[in-house]
This record gives sequence, structure tokens and C-alpha cells, in this order.
Amino acid sequence: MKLTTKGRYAVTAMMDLALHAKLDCVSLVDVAERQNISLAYLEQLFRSLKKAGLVNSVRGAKGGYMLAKSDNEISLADILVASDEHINLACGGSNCSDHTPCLTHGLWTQLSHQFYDFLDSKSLNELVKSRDVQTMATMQDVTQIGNIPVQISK
Amino acid sequence: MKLTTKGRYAVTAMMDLALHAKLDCVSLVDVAERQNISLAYLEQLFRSLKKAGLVNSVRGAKGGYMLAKSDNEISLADILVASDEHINLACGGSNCSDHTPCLTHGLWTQLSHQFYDFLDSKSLNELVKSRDVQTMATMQDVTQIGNIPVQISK
DNA sequence: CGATTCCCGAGTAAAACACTCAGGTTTCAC
DNA sequence: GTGAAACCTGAGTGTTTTACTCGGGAATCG
Repeated sequence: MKLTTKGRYAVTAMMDLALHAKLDCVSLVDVAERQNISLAYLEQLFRSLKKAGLVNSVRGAKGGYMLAKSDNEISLADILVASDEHINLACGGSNCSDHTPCLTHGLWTQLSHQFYDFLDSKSLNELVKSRDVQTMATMQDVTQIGNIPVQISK
Repeated sequence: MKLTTKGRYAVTAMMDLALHAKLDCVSLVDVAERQNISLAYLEQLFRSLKKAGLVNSVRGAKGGYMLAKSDNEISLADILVASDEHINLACGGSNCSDHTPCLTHGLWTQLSHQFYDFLDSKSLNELVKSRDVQTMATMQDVTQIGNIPVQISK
């Protein structure tokens, strides 16, 4: 039982957006640098997130992405599902057909639902507010200071 | 987020033991037939289950396996962990090192623990007692009657 | 115009999965 | 004491999934 990098990166990236795209949009180059994720992979990922209606995009120079809804309207489950991380423990193989369903079929579907509900109850806002995310985020911003001389010189 | 067949089969097989090996041991041939799982694969699986101390084996003709403890001392988590199904959503890749842990590291470890605790709270006994497992099990036994002529002729 | 950024489809090396196979050892029943 | 039934073991293997990369295109800003 594990997550793919897709799901994990997606959540990380969405948290980054929640932290930095309060007003402006944020470019994937920034997210990639801050979170140490391959840019090309992030682009692929954000296609899914956009298709799912979780983010909006602005094309062209100075463009980027921003959350499509408020961060307390986006759940962990939303992000995971959007990034192909379907929360489904059930069986779909040869061993469990309609004719002879396996002994545990009911169990897995039930568990899947419970896990989904749990993940759906965690909002992005809630996650971002947590203590260690906050401290880690400020650390990331501090190491980034050299990268935003525009704001300093202005 | 999904389970491997290993984890699913292991739980199914353990339920089968709980249902049929009250006194005697049960051969994997029987389990394989009843649950429609490849025998060779089951053998491989039971190696892990035995190593984890969840089942005991009896070698030779009329041999088989039985639960090593009472079915309310065995949890879903026990079985899953025994079959290499480590309940761990966390990251271990290039992107999340000790030097620069990723934003979500804490989140995943926390979630993993919660999932583990949940799965650890479900005992095999509890699962076996559920209504649909009971009905399905009797169905499996009925279709098996033709296979045990020894008991009838005796 | 040209740099920056989002957008898109396709390709690919490596790993994991879901088994299978070929043999060996122990025990029961006759 | 022989044969069948069962557990035991290590290794192998085709398929699928993962985790990316690559090459190019289109919009937008300065």
C-alpha cells in the first residue's frame, strides 16, 4: 500500500501553490526549484490537476498557475484522485469475478470508502497551517531570497 | 493507492483458514480450490505468513496449515505486513533527503500511522463473522461437497 | 522579436508485479 | 518400504507500471 510519486508530488505542489499564490500565479519553474521536482514532470502533472479543475493557468511570460478554489475547498482526496491516484484497494483480477466473488471483495470496497472519506476530510488549508509545514516553508523562502532581487531592489 | 495481489490473497487465505481449520489443519490445495488462487503462488505466500508466525504447518500427507494464534489475536495489519505489504505512504526518493525534507514528509508518515492503526484494529475474527463472508463461505462449502467423498463413505 | 511560460503527445529505461517451474524433504497409509 | 500427498525452496520470467524525458508548439509580456 503505497503512493506513487505522482500523487505525492501533486500534493506537495498544491501546498506550494497554497503557500505562494495568494494573489499572483506561480510559475512551475519556481515550484520545481523550491520543491526539488523535475519541471517536465510537474508540467505533466499540472495537466491533470487543471483538467480536474483544481488549478487555473495563465499562459505566456509571467504566467503560471493558481488554485482554482479556496484552499479549504480542496481536499487531499481531490488532489490524489486528480493525479490518477485512485483510492481503491479492491480486486479486479481473474480470481474475483461476478460469478464467484472472492471472500474479501466486500472488505476491500468498504475499506476503500473509509480511506477515501478520511482523505476527503483533510483540506489543503488544514495541511498548510500545520506547524512543521509552516517552518519548512519559511526555510524554503529564506534560501530563495537570492532568487527574488526584483522585490528587494524595488 | 492500491494493494498487491499478495496482500489480498493473504487475507483471503487467512480467512479461509479461520473458517475451516478450527481443529485440523487445511491443505493449500483446498484453499487454492476454494478461493481460486494458484497453488504455487499460495505456497510462496505461506512462506511469508509462516516466517511472520501467523500460521503453523504440518508436513507430509494429511498435512497443511493452521492459524498459529486465535483469530482475534491476528489483525489485518499483521497479515498485510507479513506479506510484504508495508503500510507506508512516505517518500524515500531523491526529492526528499535528510538535508532538504519535502514539505509533505510529515504528512505521509502521520497518515501511514493512522492507516496502520486502523488496519491493526480489525481482527481476523471480526472479519470472518461478517454477514456476507459467512454466506459466501457456506456457498463455497456447498459446492465443495462433491470433493469430500471420504467422509461420506466412511 | 525573443524570452518565458503553459501545453501536448509520445517514448523509454528501470523497477515491481504476479506469477511459474523444477526440484527437494517430510510424513501418512497401505 | 513404497508411493502419494503435502510442505519447502530458490530461481526465473513475461507483463505491467512507474517515473520520468524529449521535442516541439502556442500564448503572452516587455
